[in-house]
Amino acid sequence: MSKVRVRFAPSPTGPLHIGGVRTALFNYLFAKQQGGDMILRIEDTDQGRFVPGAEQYIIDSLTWAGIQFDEGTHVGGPCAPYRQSDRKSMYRQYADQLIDAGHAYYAFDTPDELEAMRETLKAGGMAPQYDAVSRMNMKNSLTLPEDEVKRKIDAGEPYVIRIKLPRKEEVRFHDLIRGWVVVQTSAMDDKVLFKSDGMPTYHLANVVDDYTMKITHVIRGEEWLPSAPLHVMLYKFFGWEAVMPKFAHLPLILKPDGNGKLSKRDGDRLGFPVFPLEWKDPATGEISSGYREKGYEPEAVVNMLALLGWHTSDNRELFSMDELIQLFSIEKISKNGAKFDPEKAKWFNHQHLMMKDPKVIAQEIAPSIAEKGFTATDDYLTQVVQMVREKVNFKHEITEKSAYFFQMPSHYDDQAVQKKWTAQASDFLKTFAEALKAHIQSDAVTIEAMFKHMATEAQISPGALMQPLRLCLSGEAGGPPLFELLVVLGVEQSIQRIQQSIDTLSKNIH
RNA sequence: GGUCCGUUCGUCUAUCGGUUAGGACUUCAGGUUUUCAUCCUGGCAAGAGGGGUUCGAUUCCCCUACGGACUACCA
Repeated sequence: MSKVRVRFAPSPTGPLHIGGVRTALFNYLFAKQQGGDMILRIEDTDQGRFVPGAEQYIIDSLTWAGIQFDEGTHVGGPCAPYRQSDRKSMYRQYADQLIDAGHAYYAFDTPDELEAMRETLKAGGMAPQYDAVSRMNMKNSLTLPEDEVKRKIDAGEPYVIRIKLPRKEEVRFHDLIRGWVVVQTSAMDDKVLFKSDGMPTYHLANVVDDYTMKITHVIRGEEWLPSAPLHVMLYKFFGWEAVMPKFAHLPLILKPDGNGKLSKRDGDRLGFPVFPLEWKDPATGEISSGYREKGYEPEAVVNMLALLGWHTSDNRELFSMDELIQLFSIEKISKNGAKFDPEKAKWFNHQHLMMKDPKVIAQEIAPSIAEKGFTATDDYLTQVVQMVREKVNFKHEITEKSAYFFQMPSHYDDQAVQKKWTAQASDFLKTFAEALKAHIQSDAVTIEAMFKHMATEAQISPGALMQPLRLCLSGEAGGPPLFELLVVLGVEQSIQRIQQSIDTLSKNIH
């Protein structure tokens, strides 16, 4: 049993879609579980679609997500180079090998001629394919005399190399997710393997690279399923059947509403990111939002993505990367496409925020706290995080909702004041503040007991007093447990706040 | 149009022929928190349709319908 080797092979044609991240993730989980290698190969054989910065974006995105590579353009490796444009010189010999064996041929047809052929076939009710039948009416080395083919090539006329598929043959292969897939070659066409610009097409480069890089498992999106039979034919023609990788075609991620594949537009329309990182289109300057910038934890994104099309039998939904690596199995991947659910994505984020070390969160939000002009020790910020995080989905909301931890309330919740602030409460709190002075070092439980004892003595229901106290401390109607808040703020600070609030609010007593 | 793939609550899904078809998100109702959120309890909610095979089908097979992907000298 040879060592498992998988690859993630994106094209640098723009920002990496969240579906691409999931494909990379599944490859990674499988590889790590099997003790295998994960390879990043950049498939940039289409020079016309190359987008500057896209490759770096892909690397940055996957790094952010915690997906690590053993080999790739950015880390090197024994099969270098890992960028197809850098491997350009090695593909031609394989195309020639196919021609010599009679499995491929030269074709000289112009785009107009190809278009005309397809139109004619379509008009006749036939599939518009360049296949075993229609190729006999085209300009290629199967129909042209040998000397004319040679003359054209020598004269530098543009040509492509096409695979020569048998007219009627059954191609079958086993997909790890879908089982046996069977296609007739009569339904396939003679795909171009080598383009007139000297570059291989995806099909050739992909198969040659997977072979030379000793890839054992090809895990990719379902959009590749229709071309898998072509790839199988190539392995066969090359005589590489014995080492042909196993295939696993992943179900697609669908848009949340309606039908169809999740696209960039859906994110804009429904207000959630479709890309892992923010992306600025170098051509148009248009900015697309990213999960990172929206405040998602990478662990949550990974968890959410893993559960889109994969599930364990025990209904568990929360996993760390290490747990996913341990539990992952290709057999448990579902066959049908999964609609993306932005609401559940938020839920995953909340869950991971709750699982995360509050000290780390504190460190991460420290800059945004400082930006607001607040200062706080690490310990204090950590306490704030612990008190506030359960109320939010994203950590930036902790910063947004915690101003009163760092400054006296400058505004009081109108409704709560109207409803709860009374002369009686004001008087009570004045006394309470005095009593607090003897409790500078006390804990929340002690202070709460004291508070309730005083309320009983004053013959006032604690319920009528707690809301006013909260108003004094935070200016808000809701928040963390009251006496814990008081202690975290500090007893002395709390006394000050109570006194200030009484001054401010008592003007408004009705 | 053709080829291929798919079809369990609104959504993600569990079920390896026998279950009151389970869980999670969403939503609703209670409870806890004398606040909000969390949390707990409970409710609503599903096997596309039709044929087979079988003592018995969500599960296996076929047809139909619907959905999706692909159908470039793009990947």
